[in-house]
Amino acid sequence: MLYDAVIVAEKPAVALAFAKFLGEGKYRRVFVEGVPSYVFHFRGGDYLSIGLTGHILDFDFPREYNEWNAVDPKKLFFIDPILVVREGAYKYVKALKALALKTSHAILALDADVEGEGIAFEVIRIMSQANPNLEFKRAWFSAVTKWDILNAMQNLREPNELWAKKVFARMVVDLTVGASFTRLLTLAVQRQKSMLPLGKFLSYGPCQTPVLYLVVKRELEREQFKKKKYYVIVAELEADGHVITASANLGEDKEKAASALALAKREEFATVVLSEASIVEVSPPVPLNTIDFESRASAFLNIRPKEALAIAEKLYQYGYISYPRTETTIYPPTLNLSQLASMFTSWEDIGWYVTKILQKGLTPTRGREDDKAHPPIHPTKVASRAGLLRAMGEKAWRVYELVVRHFLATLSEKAQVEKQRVVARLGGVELSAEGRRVVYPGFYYVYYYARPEEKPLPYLVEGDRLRVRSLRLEERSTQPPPYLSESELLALMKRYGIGTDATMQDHIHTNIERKYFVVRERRCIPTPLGKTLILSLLEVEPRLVLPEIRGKMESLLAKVASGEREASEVVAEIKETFLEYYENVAAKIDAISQKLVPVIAEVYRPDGNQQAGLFPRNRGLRGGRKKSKKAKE
DNA sequence: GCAAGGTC
Repeated sequence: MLYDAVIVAEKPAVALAFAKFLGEGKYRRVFVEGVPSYVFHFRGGDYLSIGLTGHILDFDFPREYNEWNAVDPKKLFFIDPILVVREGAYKYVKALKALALKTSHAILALDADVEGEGIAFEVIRIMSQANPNLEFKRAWFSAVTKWDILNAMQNLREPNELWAKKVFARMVVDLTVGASFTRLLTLAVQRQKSMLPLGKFLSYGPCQTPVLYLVVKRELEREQFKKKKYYVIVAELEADGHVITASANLGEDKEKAASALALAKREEFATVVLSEASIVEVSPPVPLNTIDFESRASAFLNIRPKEALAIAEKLYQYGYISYPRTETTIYPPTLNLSQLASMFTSWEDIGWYVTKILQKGLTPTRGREDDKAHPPIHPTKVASRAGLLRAMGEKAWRVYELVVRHFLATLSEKAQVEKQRVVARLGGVELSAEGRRVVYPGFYYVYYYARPEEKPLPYLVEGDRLRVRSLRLEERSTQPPPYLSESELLALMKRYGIGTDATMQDHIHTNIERKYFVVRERRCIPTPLGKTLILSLLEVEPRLVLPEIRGKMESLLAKVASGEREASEVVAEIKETFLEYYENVAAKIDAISQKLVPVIAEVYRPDGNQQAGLFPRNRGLRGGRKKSKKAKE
């Protein structure tokens, strides 16, 4: 045997970390079937570590079932998908099989989560085909640090097959459900000669579709919203050379408002009847996980979640930040926070601030989640603006800066904000004004993104007289709720358990790709196609689109992982449920596709100005849809 | 050509 053990990691960086930490810095890079691997000595033995890139195997249907036009999609519920090697993953299969013959022990150093356990059993399956006598152990580490890795090697575990079964069950049901409904919808509109371009399709998925539902739901709320007019008196009042704008809501009655204004106009001075202020403490944010990161990149930097994660991935590969896919919001005790923070004492604008918080002693904020696999996102290397700008571009710098500043914010003090309120009487109306002042910046100093705009009011006491500089009556109307922002959408997905930290941005992206919704000015706006799809499904089978659906599937699948239920039983139960939904949709599929065909034409219009059809600002969502419906009649 | 989940 060449190696005392072969270590298989989920990603190249972890394979390298095992070599570095266990080999005490001495290791040699080799290629096994083209896959970079590391050879090193550990406690008198010879080891090799190899890194995969996630899953190697996947499920697919037997070939004859992949002829869309020749197979009734319903049949997909009655066959078993088969395991296949993923595209591009064949080199890992060859490498693992070759290594299986060169050792008697394989150490499965995959991430410490169910998905890692699934990948572990893919590795077991592949390696034991080449060497049936191979023994497998699982290394369980919750951070890629020397301590955690050494500890994992000393406490090797048995692989947990139940967890892997849960993963494979999920793969099977997602494929069956997704493929059957996607084909049902796509084939139906194709039969009606829709404008759907070749290679495009209408998809359904247990994550993507509930996400679309949430976006459409907000659109419906906006449509149903009834605007109401109301009247507001706005006054500019002068106090010690300061001008404050104060207002009073006079309600919906225009005539009453006008007479109140007339009364107020007779007065030259308003009298302060209330002046109050209170200091509110604002805590710094908790350590950064993926969803929070995506949400803040969208809100603070106006960078799409998908792009933000891709940039973070690159920053990670170049060693600037830690692994960007994590649910954890608690710094592990092994992370040397002061060492990390002190990297930034060299930054020109905030260096002194970092020195100051280091001297005070660091008390990091702490969230509630710990995925036991990866620490919160934090900087791992210092970069200069000019350097990073040159190496990776402007957006990379902004993302990096956000990670750094967020990290420093979590080590900072609370901010103190004074909230002020003044009420002044003028004729019969009470005008009020609100102000805000940052009394103590605390973490706002480094985390300017979150700093509130200051609008301080002058210091006033009851009885002060304020000269009226101007007075006017404004007609305003109540506003419908805005379209969902991406950060709200991410928060909702998390609440309903739709997707994982690593995939949530994908589900948003899939909907955009399918032209189900667009993101404009950080808001998610459904297209006529997305809206029609949701409304149609809602009518025939609401259980398919309501956001609880993913959570329900997940809780059933969790019973496989816990050993309460057999995987085959759970798969059968979920398939049966969806088969019922499928029958309900299939029964109405002609009516559904008749509604879909015109809106497909609208979002895929060939006039080279597709966007115009998508953006309600230019055309109006409702106007657009009506038009195309009429055209059909 | 379908999904969602890893990862690049």
